[in-house]
Amino acid sequence: MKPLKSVNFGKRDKVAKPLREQARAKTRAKLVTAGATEFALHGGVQGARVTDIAKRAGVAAGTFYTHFEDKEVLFVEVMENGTATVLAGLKATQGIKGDQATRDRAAMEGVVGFAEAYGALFRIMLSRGSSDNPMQQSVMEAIVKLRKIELKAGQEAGMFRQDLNPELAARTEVGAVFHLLDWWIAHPKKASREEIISTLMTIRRFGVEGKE
Amino acid sequence: MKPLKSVNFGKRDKVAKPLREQARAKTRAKLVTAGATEFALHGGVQGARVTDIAKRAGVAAGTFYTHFEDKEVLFVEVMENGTATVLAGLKATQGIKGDQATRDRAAMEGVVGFAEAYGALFRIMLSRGSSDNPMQQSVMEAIVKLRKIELKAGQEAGMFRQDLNPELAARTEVGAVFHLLDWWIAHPKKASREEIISTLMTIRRFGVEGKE
Amino acid sequence: MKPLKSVNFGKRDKVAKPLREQARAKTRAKLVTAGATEFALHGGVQGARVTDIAKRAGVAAGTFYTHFEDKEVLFVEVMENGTATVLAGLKATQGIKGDQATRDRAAMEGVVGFAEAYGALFRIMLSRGSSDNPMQQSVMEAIVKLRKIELKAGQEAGMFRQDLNPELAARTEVGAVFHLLDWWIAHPKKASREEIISTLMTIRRFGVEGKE
Amino acid sequence: MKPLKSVNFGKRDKVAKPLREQARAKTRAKLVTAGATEFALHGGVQGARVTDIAKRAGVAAGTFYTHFEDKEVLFVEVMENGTATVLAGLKATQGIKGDQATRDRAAMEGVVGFAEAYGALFRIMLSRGSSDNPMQQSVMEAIVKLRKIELKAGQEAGMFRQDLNPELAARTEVGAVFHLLDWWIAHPKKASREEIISTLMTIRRFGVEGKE
DNA sequence: TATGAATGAGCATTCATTCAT
DNA sequence: CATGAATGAATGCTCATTCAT
Repeated sequence: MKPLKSVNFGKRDKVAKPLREQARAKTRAKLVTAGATEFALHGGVQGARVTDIAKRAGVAAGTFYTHFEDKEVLFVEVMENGTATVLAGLKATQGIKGDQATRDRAAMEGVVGFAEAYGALFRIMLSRGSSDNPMQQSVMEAIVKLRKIELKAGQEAGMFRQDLNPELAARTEVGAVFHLLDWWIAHPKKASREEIISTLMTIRRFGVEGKE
Repeated sequence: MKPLKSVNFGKRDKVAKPLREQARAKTRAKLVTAGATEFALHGGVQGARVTDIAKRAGVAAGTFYTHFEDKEVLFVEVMENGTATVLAGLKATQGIKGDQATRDRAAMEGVVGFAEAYGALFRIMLSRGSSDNPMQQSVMEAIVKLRKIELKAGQEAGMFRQDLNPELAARTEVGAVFHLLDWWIAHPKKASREEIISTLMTIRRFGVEGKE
Repeated sequence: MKPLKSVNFGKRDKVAKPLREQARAKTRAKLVTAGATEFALHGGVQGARVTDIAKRAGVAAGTFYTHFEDKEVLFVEVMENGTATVLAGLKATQGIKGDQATRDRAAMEGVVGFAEAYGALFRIMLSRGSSDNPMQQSVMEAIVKLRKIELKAGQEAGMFRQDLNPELAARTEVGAVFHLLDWWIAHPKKASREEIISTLMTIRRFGVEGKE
Repeated sequence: MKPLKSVNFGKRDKVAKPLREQARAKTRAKLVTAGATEFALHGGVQGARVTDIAKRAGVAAGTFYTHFEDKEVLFVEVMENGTATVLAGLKATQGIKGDQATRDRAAMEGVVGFAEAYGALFRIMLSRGSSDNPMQQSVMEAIVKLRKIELKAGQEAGMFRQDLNPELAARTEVGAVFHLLDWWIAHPKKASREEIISTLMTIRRFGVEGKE
């Protein structure tokens, strides 16, 4: 086998390119990460400086522009990355077997885990931005859509109240979950992970003012 | 003509000043309104331009600085104005007599009314901003505090579930309400005022997945 | 008369505004002049720096942008100024009475005078620029058009050769005149003003290889 | 295999190098051509981008710098190539036997042919550039020099007018010819090749305002 | 030697803020 | 006080050039 591999007589090794590409991809990844951090730190695209992103990524300012057309494009990429991750996580929890409570908990743990992992970026990804930034809305929308389907199914199965519009309920719930998480990320010591999860679960099932 | 003007026997001075002050106050008010609009339009302080605010207020750019030290100061004022208004509204609903449902509805109508009245500004006032803008948090905090007290009282009175941390529950609920309203303001045709209010009330009392 | 002037009782003098406007116009004029110089020095828009133009005009860089949208716009203005001046000069010479030689000389003196007055700017105004700068062509075109009409008239009057296409002849002549002047501006000591004028006149009437 | 490769008894080395050199020369040539095109497209050195030149030549940006010290050097080479070509053409026409008209026509056809062949590059080569680009002047200078000698000879032979300074006349004529050609290249449909040539010849011999 | 990713100085442009009128 | 022209620091982006592979 080894001999077989070496049967390329001096021809430029096809591995040479991948190496460069790998390095390039690494630089790009560093920029994406740095971008996410800076965007998070400044609350969006506006306040973040390209030079800071480059500096944080450990590259020259010009390098930024060999990877992204402009600041906005990096922002979109950062958002898309995040969106994909959340959605993948949520979809994974949907496959879980078990009773309602089990699945609810799985879903909540997924979202909480994501919030923990993404930290400040989470805030941006889910913040209600100015209307001219449709990008920022996509994550929220995707999650709402997912949850809306679940709620509808639950209603049709006779498990949930019939008097709630699934769309409105989904939005309300998403707002509730993300707002609590948003606060928790900023003040992680004010509540334990478990408290957060159980609060969300309880409210989801019984409301804030429900009786025991 | 000149004589006519001087026909103010000592009194006029006392009137003159207030007149000037009134004019000045009017300009200031115009700037606050214009600022609110521009901040709303651009999603915060960052994107809004002082010249645009001045233009919208119908004054010269320099005039801005005879009223406010800088952009940030206007923003604070805008936020404070909003906060005061919401809180006043909420407090008013607290005094209302009646059963739980009646008071709940009154509170919700208050918030919805505020959202309708303040439009885009509402988004900013309640948006989870970057951590370096403590101003933006104050409204939310004030409301959470208010609601936390109510929930605590409700628990102590044995009216609500005991297994909810009032602080966490309050935050969750506030997130839910404001997120739905935020969406509704942007898409007012997607739901009627009544649907919004009843959705919020139902969820507050029975949760999203509650059974009938 | 003086009293008449002072009959505006404290009302803000209507001259106040014009004063500011005058100052502003002066700044603008300085920028136009500075721009002309810098464009001339660098052979067009490309090489000239906005900061240099501002510096030469004795204002801050930002001031530039309170007067012109961008570099290109100033360039257009500079060109238009020049074009208007040349054309005015040429048209003036057309009204001159006298025989062919007298009028020819008047026209030539006009152009030569313009070249002397505008110096390096002249080069740019008449340089065949890259095709993407239609601005630079307009002067030349305007002059060609003017001369074409004259030539046509001369032919119809039986004064000039009939076997020349007026358009082509006009272009050729304009190229001849401006190229010589272009060279002369760069090397003013190589020929006297009179030599330049008489050379141009002679060639116009007898060609380069004409016999005596 | 290895043996086969070494079956070049001393001779191969001499062949190998030339082959490499040929390839290198070919790349260099491609760069010169690409450079000419890009310079022409952008009206000089300033606007043309090294990366575009490399791209057009089908090589990497870095390759450019293994052939030329910098952009300016390529520009010089492009200009020199062009200059050499024009001068060779002109000199060829000088050797032609025949009467004045025959030789005139030959010369004109040479220049027109050059203009046709070189297209946009022609503009740059002959454009009156900014004074800081002495390179751009050389072609013109060389041609003027050549023509000046011819005119002087013609005067001495009593064939041409004596009252023209050969230097000034040469410059004027060169300006005339090149300006008309410059225009023609940009608007080839406005006149036939023959019209261009005969216009130039007529004007050279009789002037623009000459009588028949 | 060719490659193309990375570099960073350079430049255009914006916008909060100042200040003479 | 109001005005709006002027300011200049800040920042996004470009592109000639370098250099490790």
